[in-house]
Amino acid sequence: MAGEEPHWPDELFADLDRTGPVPLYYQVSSRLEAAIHSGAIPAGARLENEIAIAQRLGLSRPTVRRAIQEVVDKGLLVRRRGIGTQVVQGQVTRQVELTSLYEDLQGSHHEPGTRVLAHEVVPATDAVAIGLGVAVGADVVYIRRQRSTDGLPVAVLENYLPPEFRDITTDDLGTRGLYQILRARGVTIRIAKQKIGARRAEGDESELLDIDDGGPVLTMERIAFDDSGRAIEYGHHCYRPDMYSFETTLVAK
Amino acid sequence: MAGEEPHWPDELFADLDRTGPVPLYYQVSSRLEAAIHSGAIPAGARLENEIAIAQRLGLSRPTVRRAIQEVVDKGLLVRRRGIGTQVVQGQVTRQVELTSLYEDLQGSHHEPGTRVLAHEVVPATDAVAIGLGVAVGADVVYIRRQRSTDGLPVAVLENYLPPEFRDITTDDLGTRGLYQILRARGVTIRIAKQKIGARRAEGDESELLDIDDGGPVLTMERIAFDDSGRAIEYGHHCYRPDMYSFETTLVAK
DNA sequence: AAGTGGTCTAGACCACGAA
DNA sequence: TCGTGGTCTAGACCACTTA
Repeated sequence: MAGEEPHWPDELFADLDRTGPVPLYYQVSSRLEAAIHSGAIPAGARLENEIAIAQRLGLSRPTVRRAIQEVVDKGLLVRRRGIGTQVVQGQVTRQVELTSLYEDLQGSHHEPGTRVLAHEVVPATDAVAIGLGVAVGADVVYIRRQRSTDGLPVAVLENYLPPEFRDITTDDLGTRGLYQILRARGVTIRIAKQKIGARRAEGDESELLDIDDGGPVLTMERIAFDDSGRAIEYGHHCYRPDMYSFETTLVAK
Repeated sequence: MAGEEPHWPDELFADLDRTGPVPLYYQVSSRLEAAIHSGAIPAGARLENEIAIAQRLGLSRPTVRRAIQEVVDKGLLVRRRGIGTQVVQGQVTRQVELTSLYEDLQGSHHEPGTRVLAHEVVPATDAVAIGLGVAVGADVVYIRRQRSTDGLPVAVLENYLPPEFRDITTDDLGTRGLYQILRARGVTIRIAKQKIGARRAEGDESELLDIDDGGPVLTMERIAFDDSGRAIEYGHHCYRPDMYSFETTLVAK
């Protein structure tokens, strides 16, 4: 046997709830993830093999496998056939998730602010029509907002929505994130396709972001789809590059 | 029954190979993906339920489920409990994968070119030491390259590698992508954590990218880990924003 | 040879949405 | 009430790595 101790404190995975609505694999994976983040299972440590873990937890191997796979997909664990499962070395970073900027800022303990710059029904341009899957010239809801955190401007957000959302109020937009508003109406964003780039600030953007005229901005173009696979939102956003960036963890299949 | 026909041509999924090394779920998922991309299964179409598909293909339900899940994770299908599985509406875009810029450009039928600007062993700065997990001041390999496509400059790439890679030749760097070189040495990149941002071009970057002085560049900072979870590469790259952007598909859990 | 993860099976029960 | 996907079980065999 190697010198390493391939196990963790038993207490971490006791008291699994088999009656509640939370899946067992999720209970295990979230505790595993927390244990790695907290350092209770240190970087480089080896896990026990899957069968031993299953016996120890009183679960079947597929359930344990699924729990581990969740953590692997987040980039915290690495699996190698014939070897075992190890915690990744190096500091852990959070993953890009399917949330809006508003929720990102809320989560990071800052006070997000929103100023609605425009909110009206306009005819769809070519790009918008293609993005939302509507006819060119058809009515769409156009929203332009300035987003700030702790009073400092962070982003200028332009969004286009299908006309069924024309009854969203300007008040709502000023106090809640767009995705929160949509969710409250029963619309869940499931898939988003986005393109990240950079360009010079144009028009009033430099003024709105309080940066030099023609200075660099980080841009994101996004099309979001709901449960049924229908396009719900087309967005074109630009960010102050010293206030915002995109972090991602990629895991090879 | 609804008016839709929730099935696809049988031929698409005949002749599964149970003897070869290719997993059954992968054979199914890749054919399914191809059928969606080609339009053989059109946008919005509903799939049969999982049990029927399993019977039709002579597979177990978990295997079929895994195949479908692969395609769901790529953002091509949407599953809803009680409803069924549907093809997402809207045009399909490719996903960001764990490849280097060199391979990206190769895949898009352009001729990538590389000029090695620097290639030497240097002491690790604070940022590099943290990224690679080595001591500050320890030897690391520093590489700076100018990447172009069809003769036009696209990016300036700065990379730092652990000292065991000091025998990589400058010739190699000029003719192959860094990840290709690493793979040939038996090193597989498994996980990458990256941060995408924007800033003004600095120093000789505007000259190397053939853009205006102080013009915007798209930046990516990356730490890549191998099979064992060890940090292998720390990179700081900047791209001409009119020549390159990052595309991602996000799927909510 | 021994140990690991990778794949696959054939069922079971449950939660949710629609008719 | 019925059909759907979501979860879970208890095994099996295989491929790969290390010794």
